Parts: sequence; structure tokens; C-alpha cells
Amino acid sequence: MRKRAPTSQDVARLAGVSQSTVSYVLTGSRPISEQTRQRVEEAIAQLGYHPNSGARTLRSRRSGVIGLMVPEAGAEADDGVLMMFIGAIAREARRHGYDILLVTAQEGAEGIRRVVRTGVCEGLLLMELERFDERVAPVIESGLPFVTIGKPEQFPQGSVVDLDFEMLGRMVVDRAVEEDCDRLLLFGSPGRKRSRNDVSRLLAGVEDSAEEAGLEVVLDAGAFADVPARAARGSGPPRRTALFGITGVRQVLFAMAATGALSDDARRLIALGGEAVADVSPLLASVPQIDPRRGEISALAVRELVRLLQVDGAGPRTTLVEPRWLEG
Amino acid sequence: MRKRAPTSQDVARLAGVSQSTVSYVLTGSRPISEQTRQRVEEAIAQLGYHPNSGARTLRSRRSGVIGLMVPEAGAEADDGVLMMFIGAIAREARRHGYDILLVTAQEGAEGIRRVVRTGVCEGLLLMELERFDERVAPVIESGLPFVTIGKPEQFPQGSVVDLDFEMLGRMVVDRAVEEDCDRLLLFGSPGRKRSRNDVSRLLAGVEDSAEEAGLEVVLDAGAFADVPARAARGSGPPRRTALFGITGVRQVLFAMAATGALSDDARRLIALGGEAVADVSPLLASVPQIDPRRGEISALAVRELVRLLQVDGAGPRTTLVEPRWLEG
DNA sequence: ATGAAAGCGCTAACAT
DNA sequence: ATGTTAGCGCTTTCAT
Repeated sequence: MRKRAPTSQDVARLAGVSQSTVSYVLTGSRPISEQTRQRVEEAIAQLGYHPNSGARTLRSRRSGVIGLMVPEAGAEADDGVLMMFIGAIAREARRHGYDILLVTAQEGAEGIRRVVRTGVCEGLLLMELERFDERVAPVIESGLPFVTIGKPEQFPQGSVVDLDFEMLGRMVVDRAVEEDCDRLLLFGSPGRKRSRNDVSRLLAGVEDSAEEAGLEVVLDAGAFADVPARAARGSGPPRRTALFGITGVRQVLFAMAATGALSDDARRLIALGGEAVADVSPLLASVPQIDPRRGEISALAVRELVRLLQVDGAGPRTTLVEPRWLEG
Repeated sequence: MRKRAPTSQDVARLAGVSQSTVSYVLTGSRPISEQTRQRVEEAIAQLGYHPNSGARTLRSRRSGVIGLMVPEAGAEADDGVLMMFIGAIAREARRHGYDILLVTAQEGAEGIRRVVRTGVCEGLLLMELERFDERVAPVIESGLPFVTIGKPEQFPQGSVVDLDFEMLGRMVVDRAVEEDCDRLLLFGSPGRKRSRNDVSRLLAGVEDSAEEAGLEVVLDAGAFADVPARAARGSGPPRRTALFGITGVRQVLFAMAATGALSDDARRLIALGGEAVADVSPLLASVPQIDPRRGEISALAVRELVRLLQVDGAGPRTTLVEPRWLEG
């Protein structure tokens, strides 16, 4: 049996006040005497009252809902990371009184237009934007506050929160040099993914400082099977090679293990990602890893959107989160 | 500049009809002449009109939103699977005109009560319920239609869609026997996870038919490192051992590769899960795998909820999806 | 086949 | 410090 949810009217009656007083207690937009507030709050608790979302939205134009544009879960295998972002975002949003509505990438520009026009969303959180993305136009046109997680090159209308990938690139090169490597293999096919903004910034950082340091960089070191093969193939003297992977780290490790390459401790593997790697085998006990800082990035993005939503006249701004080493 | 979204009033004016006529065209709850419909639809297109969600919800009590209770992304590493479920659910929901609102497990029973009482959700989709879960009570109490993905033991008030884990257990045993194995190692710690309903049903199926077949079953074969060790340790004659993992398949493979156990083709690995395994190494070219059928399960769950929401007097029912082999 | 009008449950401006 | 009241933009009954 579905029973009618209590309304503010019911609360008012029970507390012996007017309906608007109940509303004022809830929104806090008017001073209320301690005594009245007490009675109202008791009535609210007693009835298990929650304000009707439709009515509140209709009247105040604030739905308490944030739209989260999620990428398709592809074969990319870094979906685990994605999930942790989403969880962290949902939690932080709740802490500020907002709910999260999913908008899949598949819905495209039309999906954005829909959630904007129907007024379900007060603001938007955009993940994994392409460098030139069809969904950006309707977002800007809508005038809704938005935050992109992942820095796109383009527009100044929205805020940005992201890991500082360019700094990350420099850090990786520095680390490789520190470890006396003269070559850096990148896997996860960054070369073919330059259209992804994070990848392109990472590469900028890598290429930039690698040139300075005289470090050889090999892009697209192969999904996994090539890595040991390529490394072994060369004829000259043995070289110290550093490996760095944005994604697909597990596969590479596995392939290396299967071919015995892992026992060659002349390598240094530097890993970034949600995939825990250090505990995968005793052979990898001291892999230096990058802290992906998903929690921080997600929380920052949400807080930034909340700021745009609530602070009057707040303008967009960019926040780059500094990567950190996680020593194994 | 945020401009006011057009209302049905605006559409009516432009089309030269009354406001209610616009509504009737949209809901289809009254016959409309072809001519009028045409004019209204033109006006709608011209203005880019979308009905205001708050107003519609307030009036009709139907928000067009389905609440999706997602589990916390834990260290379990099968978050990739989770993400694919979520994506598939969101897409199927959209196909039926519904949006998905996230409710994290962390919010617990209070979170359920909130989304129910505020009227944001018309129905609920519950994932990864514990066998006895505090969130079930408020769901039932709410009277909202709901579908659980993953079969809980308890209540008949909601529909259920899940993989038939009991049948899966029997299939795994049958397969092991077919492959001339006399021992079955389960990893992913199923013994410690009996509280998870899927796990307990799987074990029921396994134990049931293993006894019949005279197959030795080893639960909790260790997170990964133990597997080869245990297998090698025994003194008697060499035995053919089948391996089956619900989760954490990659780690096991990795450990096996690192210790050379993978080259022993006397083993048969049977894998279930979102983690693609067959392509991980040439050594595993013919691993028989279970099709997790995420797409089907998600879509079925959504369609079932839509049925409960839209078909008058529709009662809850249980749908178990038959597992399938995916031959490598 | 269409229009007029009531009202869903709130927020906020306008009273006192 | 509190009460009264006018809508927000729809859906739906009641009229014609």
C-alpha cells in the first residue's frame, strides 16, 4: 500500500503554525524563534516529512540535482577508476545536499539539451571530454554552471578540475633519469590517443623535459606483448629502460611475467591508474606509483560546482591537482 | 546569459491553441486533430520546448526518474563490471524515457527514505544487496515498485533479475568433470563471501553437483599466490585440477604466470567476470569463460521495472538469466 | 475536438 | 516573529 507522503501543510497543522513558517524553518531564509523552530522540527521528525522535490523545484528553480556526464564504459579497462570517481562524486554531492543524475555520453548533445531544458539539473559535471566535443556547445548555450573533470583546451565559461598531467609528464621523466634510465617506454597507446586532452598534456610534459634530459622516448610501446620483445630486440649494449603506463598496466605486467621479463630488475616500472599494481606480485614490490587522487579530484570538482551554484557572482576557475608519488 | 526556458504557454501562443491542447498533444491522453497536432509540433520544434520536469512531477506524481542504488566501489576490483552494468542500465532507461539518479550504498536506509519521500524517484533498482540488508525495509515500506539485480532470499514484494548462479555452479562442475578433472579450486574467496547472495547460490550449485560427481572442491584457494603452491604441494599422483574464479581472475593468472604454473596445461581455468581473460596471454588461448551477460541482465531489470511502473496491476516476478559458455 | 480552470506542494513577496 | 497569498508550469476534470 503506497500512502501519501506528508506535506508541509501536515507539518504546519501538527506544529500549530502556518504552512509558510514550516518552509522558513526549512530554508532558513527568515529568522524563527527557538520555540517555534523546535515545535516544527519535532513535527517534521514525527511525520518523517521530506519536502516534495517537484514542488520545490518548480517554485525555486533549484532541483538539488547535478547532472553527471559519464563516458561509455569501453573496453579500455580503466572502468574501475571511473567507478571510483563516480562514487566519490556522488558522496561529496550528497554532503552538499545534491543528488547525481546520470547522463551517458551516448546521449550526446541532445541529451544535454534535454536535461537542461526540462530543468532537472542545476549544474553539470562533465567527465572525459574530447578535445573538441559536441556536448560542449549545448552546455555553454544553456548557461548552466558546469565543471569539467579533465581540462579541455577551449572555453573559459566553465570551471576545470584535473590532475596536472603536464607536471606528471615532467615527473615521470625526472624519475626515469634519477633511476639512471636512458629510455622511456610509454604504453597504453598514448600516441594514438592524443585527441584525449589528458594524454596530450601528458605527452607535452614528457616530450618537453625528455628532450632537455636527453632521454629517448618510445610512444605506443604496444598494448602489452610488444614491450618485452622490443626491449630485448636491440643489438647494442644493455640499456636501462623505464616504463610508464597510463592505462592497461595489468596487461603489460602479465605479459612481462609470462615471458620472464619481470625478473630483469634493470627495468623500472612507473604506474599510474586505479589498478593496484604493487601488490600484484612480489617481483614488483617497489614499483613507484602515481597517486591518482581520485577522491580529491572528485570532491574538488563537486565543491567547485557547488561554489558556482551558490556563491553569488562566482566566476569559473581552473584547479590543477599536483600528482604525487606513492612509493611502494 | 541564462534565458528562460519556453513553457507550454509559449508553445500554445505560437501554435494558436490553448495551453491544455499542447499538454494533450504531449501526453496523448486525448484525441487531437491531425491539423492541430501538426501546428503544435511545429511550434514545439521551433522553440526547442521540453516540458518542465518539476511541474510535470508535481502535477502527475511521475518524475521520470529511476533511483539506482549502487554499491561502494571497493577494493574488490570488479568495478569494471559494475560500470558496465550502470552504463547499460542508464541507456536502457533512457530508451524508455527514464533518467537514472544515483543513490550510493553509503547513504543506507536513510538515503532510500529520502529519495522516496521527496518523490524524486518513481521506482528503484537495487544492485548488490546483502542477504540481509538494512535498505530493504524502507524500500518495501515505501511501496515504490522496485527490482533487485541479484536475488535476495527474502521478500516477494519486488521483482528480481539475476544470473542463475545455482545453475552456473552446476555448469562449472559439469565442465570440470568433462575435462577429466578430479579437483576444483575456487578462488576469489567464495567461502568468506557466503553472505553475498550470488556467492551462496553459486556454492550451493557447486557443492550439490560436486558431491554427486565425486569431485573434490577446494574453497578459498587463496587470493592468488597459494594457487600454484597448493597445486604443486600434494604428494600422490599428478591430478587434473580445474580452476574457477568469480572475481580477481587477473591476479591469479598473473601469479600463475610468474611462477610458471601456467605452462602446465593439465589445468583448466574457467573464468567468470567482466575481466577479459582469454586475450591476456597466448598461454590462455582456450580458457572456457562464462558470459556474464551484463547487458541482458541490466536491460531486463530496467524493462521489468518499467513494466511494474506502467502496466496496471503488474505484480513482481523473478527472472533468472541462464549462464552461457563463451568458448575462447 | 478543443478551451477554461482548478490545483499539485512548495517559496517568497507582501502583509501585520 | 509570524501569517496570508500569489504563483511556478504542468495534468486533468469539467465544460462546451
